[in-house]
Amino acid sequence: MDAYPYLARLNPEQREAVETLEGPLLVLAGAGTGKTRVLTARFAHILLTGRAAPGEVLAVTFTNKAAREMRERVAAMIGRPVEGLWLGTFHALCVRLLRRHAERVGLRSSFTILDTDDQLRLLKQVMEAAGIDQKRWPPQGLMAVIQRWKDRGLTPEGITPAEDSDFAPGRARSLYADYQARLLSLNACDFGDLLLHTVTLLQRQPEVLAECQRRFRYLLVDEYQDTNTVQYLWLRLLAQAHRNICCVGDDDQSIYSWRGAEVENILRFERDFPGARIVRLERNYRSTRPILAAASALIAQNEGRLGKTLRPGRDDAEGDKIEVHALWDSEEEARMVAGRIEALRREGHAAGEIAVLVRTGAQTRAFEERLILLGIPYRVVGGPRFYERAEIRDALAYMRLLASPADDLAFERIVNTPRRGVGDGALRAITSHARAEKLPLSLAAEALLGTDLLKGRARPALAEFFRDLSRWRAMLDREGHVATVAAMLDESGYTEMWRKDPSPEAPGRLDNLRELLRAIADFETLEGFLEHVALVTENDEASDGDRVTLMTLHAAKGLEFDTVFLPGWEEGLFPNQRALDDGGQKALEEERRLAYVGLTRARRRAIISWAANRRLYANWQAAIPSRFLAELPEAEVERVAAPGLAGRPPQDAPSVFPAIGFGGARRGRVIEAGAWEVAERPARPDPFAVGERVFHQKFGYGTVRSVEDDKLEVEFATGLKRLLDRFVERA
DNA sequence: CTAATATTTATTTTT
DNA sequence: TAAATATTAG
Repeated sequence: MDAYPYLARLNPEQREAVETLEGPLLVLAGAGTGKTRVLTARFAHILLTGRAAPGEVLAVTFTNKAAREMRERVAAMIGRPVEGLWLGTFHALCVRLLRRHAERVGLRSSFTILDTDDQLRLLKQVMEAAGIDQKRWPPQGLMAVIQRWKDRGLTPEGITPAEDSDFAPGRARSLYADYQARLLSLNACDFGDLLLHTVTLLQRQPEVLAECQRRFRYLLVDEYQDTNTVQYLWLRLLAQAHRNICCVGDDDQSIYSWRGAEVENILRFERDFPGARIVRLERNYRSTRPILAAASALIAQNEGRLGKTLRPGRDDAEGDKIEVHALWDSEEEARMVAGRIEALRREGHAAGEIAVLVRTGAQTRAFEERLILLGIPYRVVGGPRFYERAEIRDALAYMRLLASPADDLAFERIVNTPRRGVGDGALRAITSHARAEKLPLSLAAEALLGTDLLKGRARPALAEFFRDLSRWRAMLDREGHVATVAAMLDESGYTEMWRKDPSPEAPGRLDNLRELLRAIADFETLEGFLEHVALVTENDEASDGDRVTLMTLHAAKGLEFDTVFLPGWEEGLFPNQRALDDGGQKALEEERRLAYVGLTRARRRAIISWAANRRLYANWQAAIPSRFLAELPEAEVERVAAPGLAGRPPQDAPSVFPAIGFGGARRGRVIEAGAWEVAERPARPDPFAVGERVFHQKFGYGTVRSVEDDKLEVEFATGLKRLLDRFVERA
């Protein structure tokens, strides 16, 4: 017993999850119930009880961050760094397997991994060659279709004509086949291929499968609710023989179905692995009782759950009720949130323990403005990722071309960046020569130097470019990759291009390039670095300093804060109308899970709000409160009365939002926050009738189209709006 | 080939 | 509104 001190720190359910080592096990881990602790303890337990060597356990996560954390925590439990672990993301593990057996799926072991840009460029070429009208059929659409197929583990041969997409009807399948052929000829994979090829490999090569099954005696899977079909197939193949598979997940936190994740995987675990043990972790050590009660009541509205109930696991679980604020408009909402944050800080709460979680990225802006005004430090998580920035991709393309002259996509990307006078014309000549001679583009271009097929500035420019390239290649051996890359970016004129750029982002881009050079230094070889960046696309936000965090609900999964603000709970925004439009009831349930994830991020305080008017793009949009607000249990909620609920803005207040159509909405609001302190909502004694004329502060005059309780649909000059009756008066 | 101008379109994005 | 993309004029 003392040999395994970590077991003593677990509750009975957690302990069962850690000690049930043989046979299939599904751990349903509610939010905040110690999932990571269980996973790492189990990993350590397998090793410390001597059941398997480090290299015989396969542990899969979704993010690099999760993999890193698990690695560190396992090492800490074991007391030393562990070598030879197969612990990583699905993609990283698949690359590792695939490099070993690349020839068996038609690749060479040195295959490159394409980013989204390259993928799209390639797809455009394929569509061009097939004569598809790219205006009518956007390449992005085909990319999505192919990705979905790959998520489902379907190769081009696996798709029956009936399953063909309605993209360019009847042709998507053959375009997919063309695209795959192009990838193979380039010795390249896209992200989906990493999984798809690995599954194909295991399906078609019994001896490889047998070898893997023999090697990986124990499987550990994190965030199982987020697995897609290929990932599921991969796991099932590997687990088939010994059945020692442990999946940890929470069906209530499945919020990535639109990325191909199949909650059904978790729901059918028992069917796939008969006799599977199921352990539920329901004791929540994170949040107060009111927060748990509210989150539970909300998620209980979903059907088809495996069923879990969060129970408070800590002694000090009592806490404040959840606040629900109704505000007149989104600006006032931002003021309320920023004001509350300021007050919290005055009371001594750290900014780093406060988060504002929104449904869409664009919402953060209003909060940023207010926080800047009040001088409150914040950070926005999300946005363009480091390795997706144009300057970084360009620099990487330079490196790729340096490392492999056959990298056509890299060549295309940078031959004319910075501008060298190598345009469409020159590129067309190069492409046709390459096709005729079956050469990579860069070699074809070099061959054309001696001909008169290259016109204008293109020829001398290319000649110089190739001279430089061979010089840099020579330099790589002598002086190492760091110095060479630095020289290459300078001498090619690439850094100069940004230095001369007058746009405000340019200095930041130069900073990013310097940052990139620093990152290269951490790797022994250029190839090693390129492999790393292909797989690590995450935003490693420097969590430096004490800052309020602004981010989307999706980005918040797995995190926790003392205080969480949840603004924008309005029909249309949250639940999101677009999601509802193409997902129906299922999408609504996923939106609800998103709300559940948001609420359960809070340790002590959750402050929800909605605004009756929100600026969307150019104009104001009326809104009614999110249906999720009605699903919260009254006993745990404090409805902070709000402006609108008083009836309408005070009569003496200046007309704040002139009707649109008379010169557009003007800014410059005069109403003070708190000017409309409010009481309970008085029941409207005389409901509006359909067809009645009404007046609204922002939209002017309109006609009532439908009435449901206190919710109206009103036809204004600017269109049909849904809003609450208290915001309009009889005209 | 490049730069200026018009048009379009706005969820979520672990790898 | 504002950013990204497509078109067109130089």
